[in-house]
Amino acid sequence: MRKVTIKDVARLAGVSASTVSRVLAGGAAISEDTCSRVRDAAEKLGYIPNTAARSLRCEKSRSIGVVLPDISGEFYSLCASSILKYARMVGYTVLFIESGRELEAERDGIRILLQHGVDGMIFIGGGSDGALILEASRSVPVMTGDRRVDNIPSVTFNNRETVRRLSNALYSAGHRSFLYLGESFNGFENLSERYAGFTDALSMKNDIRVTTMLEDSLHGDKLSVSFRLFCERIKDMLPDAVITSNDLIAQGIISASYKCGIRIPEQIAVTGFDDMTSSAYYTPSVTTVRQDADELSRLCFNGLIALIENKPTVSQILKQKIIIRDSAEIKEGEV
Amino acid sequence: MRKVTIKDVARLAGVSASTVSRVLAGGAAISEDTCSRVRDAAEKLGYIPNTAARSLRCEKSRSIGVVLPDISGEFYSLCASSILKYARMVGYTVLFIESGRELEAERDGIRILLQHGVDGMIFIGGGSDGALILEASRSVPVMTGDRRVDNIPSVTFNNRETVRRLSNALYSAGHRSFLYLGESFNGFENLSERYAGFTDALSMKNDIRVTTMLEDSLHGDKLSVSFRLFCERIKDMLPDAVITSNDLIAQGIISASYKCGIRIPEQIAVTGFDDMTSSAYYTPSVTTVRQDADELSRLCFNGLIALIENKPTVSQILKQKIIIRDSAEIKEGEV
DNA sequence: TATATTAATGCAATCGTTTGCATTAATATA
DNA sequence: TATATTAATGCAAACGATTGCATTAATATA
Repeated sequence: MRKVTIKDVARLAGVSASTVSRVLAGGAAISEDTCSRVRDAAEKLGYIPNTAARSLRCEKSRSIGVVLPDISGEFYSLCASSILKYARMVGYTVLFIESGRELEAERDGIRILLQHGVDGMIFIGGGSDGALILEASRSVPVMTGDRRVDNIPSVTFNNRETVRRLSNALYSAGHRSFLYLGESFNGFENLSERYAGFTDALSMKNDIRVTTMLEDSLHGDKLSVSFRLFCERIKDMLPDAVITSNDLIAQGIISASYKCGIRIPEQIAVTGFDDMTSSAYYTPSVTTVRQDADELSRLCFNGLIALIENKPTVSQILKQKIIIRDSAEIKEGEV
Repeated sequence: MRKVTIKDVARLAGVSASTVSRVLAGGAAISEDTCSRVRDAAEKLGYIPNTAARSLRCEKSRSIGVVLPDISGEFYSLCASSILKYARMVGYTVLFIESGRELEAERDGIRILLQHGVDGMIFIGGGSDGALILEASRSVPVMTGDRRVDNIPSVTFNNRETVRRLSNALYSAGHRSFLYLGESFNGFENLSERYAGFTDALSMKNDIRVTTMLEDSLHGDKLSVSFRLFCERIKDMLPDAVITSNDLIAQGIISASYKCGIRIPEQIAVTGFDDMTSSAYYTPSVTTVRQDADELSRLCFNGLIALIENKPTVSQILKQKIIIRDSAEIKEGEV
């Protein structure tokens, strides 16, 4: 059962390989009769063109590489799914690389992508070395999503503005003792932007108390860590509003409060980030910020394809949406 | 800035392309001197071998295809991540196909994988046509994970036994009015197995009441649907134990009960399936069943590689683990 | 010293497509 | 009818790597 090649099809159809190629590609001047003979032959033999040969000859692979910190994170997995969807629509394949937020893994990953001759790359999420991305962009078109690198077209969210609005809304709702609890930035620009929005809103106010905790350990298993953090330390400082950089952290806090007998939102308002599926059904449901992963992915993908086809692509900023639920009762309109 | 090829390296090192190839592949008899000259040249030019050319010549791509229903599902995304990890360890790349539980998408996906000349395929999760898998296995080695197809080596879980034990434990804990709420099977063997375990345990008992609801609509947005289902219908029939086929369904029920003023676990015990991250921190935390996605992935991947290398691979069954939490207070030991 | 063996390297074919150019046959134009 | 034009197809050369075989030089054996 040998692999059937274009020559086999050609032989059966009684034409040359070139003709088969042209028929299957379409758009060339081929007689009606030949066309159908070739198609029949290809059909009958179950001919499947060999991508490796095609890539080699055309010096285009119709594939792209996507680098993300961790494909099992809810947000990233949604991006992965969306990119697969959009890629399939135009006949592209996708190679995923997990950087694991580690420089070495990312460097290897990029090298693998280049070996495979991807036509372009998308870098989603931060944490990695911008220099690496910049370097990759000298071999191949590059877009970034949810992070920025100089001179690379990107699709990002308005993190800073959103958290500013959120913080102001909490202030308007009467909260005066704030805690910001989030992952340490580690080069994640979106995280530092969120925090910047927090200070934007509150640093000029003088009738409030503000505490900040940025924890490395929150990068991993956020739920259990935030749970522990809260139990160990936060109940002493008793904030009346906690802004977190992640729904899992928020959920951890809610869960911990429940164990401690602290009522949410009556005693403490808690907000998250990401609008994870479970957040809508948590008890209490989590007030959070929604980022449209599908839209991010669509714009990144289409932008990259444009670049690949030598069309221009501009950076875009997507608006996040504050989802008001039970864990923090705010009125957005007031801000 | 043209792409640098093996010939460029050869020229710079003053040897033939064959020699460069052999040096870089290793294991051939090459003089120490030549070796280092070649390596230096490759390094200096930033030579990256072209995978397409290599695949074409070797008729092996060192890549595999993975077909799963939906890469953004928590369990599947964990599998994806694990497979990427194990593949990278041995220099394989992975192409993911989302079947979306649709026959046509799956057929297309398999065709794309064959075009790309993957050396093998892993099918994870059910829903699709076994015939398609069987057919694929005639072109290329195939493993299945969390689903079975005749004559294809597989890695599965002991769903039936687990749910039998779970049901018995609930019975032992005094529950007498059972509801089984799950997705309709739709060819998902793991789902029908779970239900089979349920009937195994309870069909012979005569002092109990049993209701079954298998809903198509639960395949999509489980949380909101199970929430609605519960609100509309289940509170009338008032079971004292609900076994679900999914943590999201369980969470939906818990959330709905809370709104209705029904206390869990006091009035109704609820169990889930999958041990999603959020389940440990739900209120109340969800008693559920854990399936080791990483172990499944590891065995599937290693099994597939063995097949690719013409070594034998046997099917395996992994044990699930019942995680006892607050939403259903049972003692496992009693069963 | 002549011969056999081994080590190090090069030559050239091959993998399956695509595509510029040449060729042929058919048709239109003068 | 001779010539120009067009349509349909084939030829053959790439694309970049690998590898069986041939070649050469160096060393070992008799």
